[in-house]
Parts: sequence; C-alpha cells; structure tokens
Amino acid sequence: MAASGDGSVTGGTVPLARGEGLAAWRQIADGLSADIEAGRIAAGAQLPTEAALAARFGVNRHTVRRALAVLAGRGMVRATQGRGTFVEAPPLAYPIGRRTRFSEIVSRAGREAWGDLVAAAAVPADPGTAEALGLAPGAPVLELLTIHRADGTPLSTARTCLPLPRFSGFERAYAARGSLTRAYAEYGVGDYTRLSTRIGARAAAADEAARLEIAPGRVLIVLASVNVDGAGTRIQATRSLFAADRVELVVEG
Amino acid sequence: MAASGDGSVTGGTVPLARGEGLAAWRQIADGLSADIEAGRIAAGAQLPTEAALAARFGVNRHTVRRALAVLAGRGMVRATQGRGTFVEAPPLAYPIGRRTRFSEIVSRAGREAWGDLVAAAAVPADPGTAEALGLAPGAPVLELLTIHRADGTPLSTARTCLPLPRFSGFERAYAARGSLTRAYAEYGVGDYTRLSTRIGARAAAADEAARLEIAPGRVLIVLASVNVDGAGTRIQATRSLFAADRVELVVEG
DNA sequence: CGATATTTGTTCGTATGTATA
DNA sequence: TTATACATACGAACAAATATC
Repeated sequence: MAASGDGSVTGGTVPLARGEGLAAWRQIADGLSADIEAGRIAAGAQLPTEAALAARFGVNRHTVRRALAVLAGRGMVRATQGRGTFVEAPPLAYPIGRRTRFSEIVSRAGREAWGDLVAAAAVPADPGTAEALGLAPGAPVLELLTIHRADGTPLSTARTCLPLPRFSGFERAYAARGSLTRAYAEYGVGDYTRLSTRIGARAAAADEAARLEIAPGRVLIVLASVNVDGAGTRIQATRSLFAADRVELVVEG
Repeated sequence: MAASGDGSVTGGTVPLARGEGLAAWRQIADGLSADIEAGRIAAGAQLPTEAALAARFGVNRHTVRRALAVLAGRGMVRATQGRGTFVEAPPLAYPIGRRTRFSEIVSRAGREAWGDLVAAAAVPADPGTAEALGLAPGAPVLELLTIHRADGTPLSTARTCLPLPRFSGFERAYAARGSLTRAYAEYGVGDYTRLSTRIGARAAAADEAARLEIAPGRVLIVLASVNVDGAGTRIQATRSLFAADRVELVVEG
C-alpha cells in the first residue's frame, strides 16, 4: 500500500478539457508542472503511481507516461523502475570564485556532501593537462575520477589531475576523506585557490550520464579549472561535469 | 574486403579494425574528430564528400553519414545540402567579469561584432525582473530581444530589460548603433559593470534555435546577469542564451 | 534468505481525429 | 473529394527493478 499518501496531489479539482485542441498529456504535464513549481508537491516527494494518476485523470496509463516523460525531459522529476517517480530538487546555486569548495557549498545549502572515488591511475599528462599545470608534456600525473553528491544525488563528476610525485598516494587520502580539501590537508596544502575557470556545455555521453544518474543526452555544464596552492604553484587541473538540471553556477564578483 | 586504410585526411595510416567490437562508424567518427581537434583539418575547411570518404575507408556511404552525424551532433561540423560538410570554428572564449562587453570581446578575437534588434516593447516587469532591477512588480520596463553575431554567425540571443521611463526610446539607439555600450552612451551612461551572474544550461527550444541558427535541441548556455551604472543603480537585467557549440565562457579572477 | 506485491519500462495491437498532399 | 501521414489515445500483456514481509 502506501503510495499516493499526498492524496490530492495535483490539485485534483481541474478536469481535463477533452476535444478542445489541447492534448490530454499536455494538460496533465502542465498541471503537474505548475504544482511542482508552486511547491504544492515538495522536492523529493513521490508522485502517485502512474496507475493512480491515470485513474485520477480518467486516462490511460500511456497518456500519463507521456506527460511524465515531458517533466523528466525538463529534469523536474525522475522515475526509477520499481520505486516510483520523484520530484527533483531545484538547481543548487553553486558559487564559483577564487575559493570554491564543493563540500562547503553543499553543506551550506543544508545538504550532505560526499565525493566518491571511482578510479585513480598514474598516467603521463596529456598536452592540455601539462600546459594547465605548467609541466612538460608526458610528465607523470595522478588522474582521479570522482563523483560528487549532495544527499546521495550526483551533482557532478570530475577528472582531476595532480602532479606526481608530490601527490603520490593522494587517491587513498581522498577515498578516506571524501573531500579534496580534507585530503589536501594531509599533504600540507592548507589553502588553495582557483587560478582560471572555463565554462562550456554539451550533451552527456552514455558513461557520463551513468555516473551522474541522468539520461544520456541530458545537458552537462563543463567546467575546466586550475587550482594553485598557497605559494602560487599549480597543483590541480580539473574538468568537472555538472548535471545542468541540478546545478546553477553563480559567478562571484 | 578491407585494405581500407590509406586515407590521408584522417591522419592516414590507420585502417579500420573490422570485427573487433568497434563499429566502423565509430572509428571513422573518432578519427575525424581527432583530426579536427588536433588542427589537422582546419576550422572552416570543407571535408571530402561523403562519397569520397566512403571510398577511402572502404565502407558504404551510409556508414560515413552515421559518423558525420555524430560529429554534427557534437557541433564539430555542419553539413549543408548541396554544399558539403564544413568544420565549425572552435568556441570563442568569452570572458565574463565586472566589465563584459560583447563588442569588445568579439572584435578582440578578430571578428566583426554586431547586434540585431529583433523586437522591443514596453511591458510590466515580471516578478523575477522586478526583483533583479529593484523595482516594484509590474513597474514598466523596456524589453529588448536581440541577436549577437560574430562575422554574421549568431553567438547569442538575449532578452534585456531596462527600467522606464529612464530608457524610453532606447530601442532606436540600439538598433542604430548595434551595441549596448554605444547605445548607453546616448543616454549618459558612460560606464556600466556587472553586479551578478548566474549560469545554467539546457536544450534549445524551436524559436531559440531558429534565432541562433542551430538545430532545435542543441545545447544552450543560459546566462542571467544584472548590470549597474557608474552610480551603482541597477539599469539592466539580461538573460542571454549562448550557442554552446560556439562560445566558451571564461571566468575572470 | 526466499517469496510476493508493487511500480516503472517495453512492446504488441487497435481506433480516431487532424493536417496535408 | 480522396488518400496519406501523423499525432493522439486506449487496451492488454509481460519484463525488470525494487520494496516488503
């Protein structure tokens, strides 16, 4: 049982206008969309099941599914097989400036931050990374592949390169601490600041989408940045991919 | 079959690996992609015809088309019926900071900047705009719809709101000058700076895609900003849509 | 742990209205 | 007018993932 606990969810009241040139799926999508944006359905809440919505609106389940697909396409809801359909949180405002700290930003928003280490390897620096870090092309760097979550939901995935041998073993520190800031502390880097930031956007490839738990083809914000330590030495080149549905960047003056 | 690999365009030499789990179209796409990114095929250059590429790789033209579709999907090439397939220009680096001037940025990149006025109207401010400009909701503002081009190619389209009556008639100044900076000069605004900037990304709707001359669904960078005049008064709220294929934002420190 | 119910995902098929050639 | 294509909507069944007991 359970399900549909929030009984009247869609405002209930408004019947569908059939045969007036407005498709049923569109009316349902607009109605749910308005309910979500007005906060009548809270972020994180579960929508009634497709069957329940179909019954409520007096349409076939297909019609409801079409409406939900529209909302999912806008990133407003997320459906999981076997679980249900849930309202996504509004985009998190993510300040980018000299001192950008994922964990600080997320916890200040009242959500729990954690970074997962997906893979780590010592590799020769590709030309772009080498230039960003001021190294000779092919110099050894530690490449980390990470996923950054707020309350368990992936906000971004990043590929970070650190110069070797200075940061050898860093991946273990990161895996244990779940935060760059805390891992840096183990390496004597008490402070680090952003040197440069480039921002682009594109559609997600299959593997990227999988890491971010979004549908392939949904849009990503691509953020390439270089960080320096307190002494001004370049210590980190990162390319972060943000799920554009879940994050909004804010440029600090 | 096979023996396909003498092609010169793709760095030559590498023949297709058939039957090894890597689809032919993917190998062709990857090869062309690498050639373009490495500059072995220059921006603006015309690719060989689909038929020529098919012959070179020893595959059917359909296979080449599939590979080219991938590149077009990434915005790396643009195919025009009857003309051919051309390599797109790399994204223009667009600095965003306190003093961001479209015309300066574009002309410094050696390209000709111009802004077209699409529409203008005096309207009551919607809540978001009113808050951004520090006005009462519903206060009169001048809404401008513009398209900004570099060498004729649209880079962005913007919806700009200016408070009335201070800027009444501004649309004529803008249409004549083709630049915000120059139009402001007529209104005694010698200097203006950016107060805040928010950055998101999403897919383009049909009308937006048409204004930017891109395919619907291609990705946009959405930039919402507020500008102030020399005295610190908020004078402009703008929502710019950049074609993500053509622009890369650079955050100035 | 296994068995069962719930819920979304997928694929058939069918019928109808609407816009276009 | 007819013919065609397309979007819309409904129905039934099954598959796959998840939750619960």
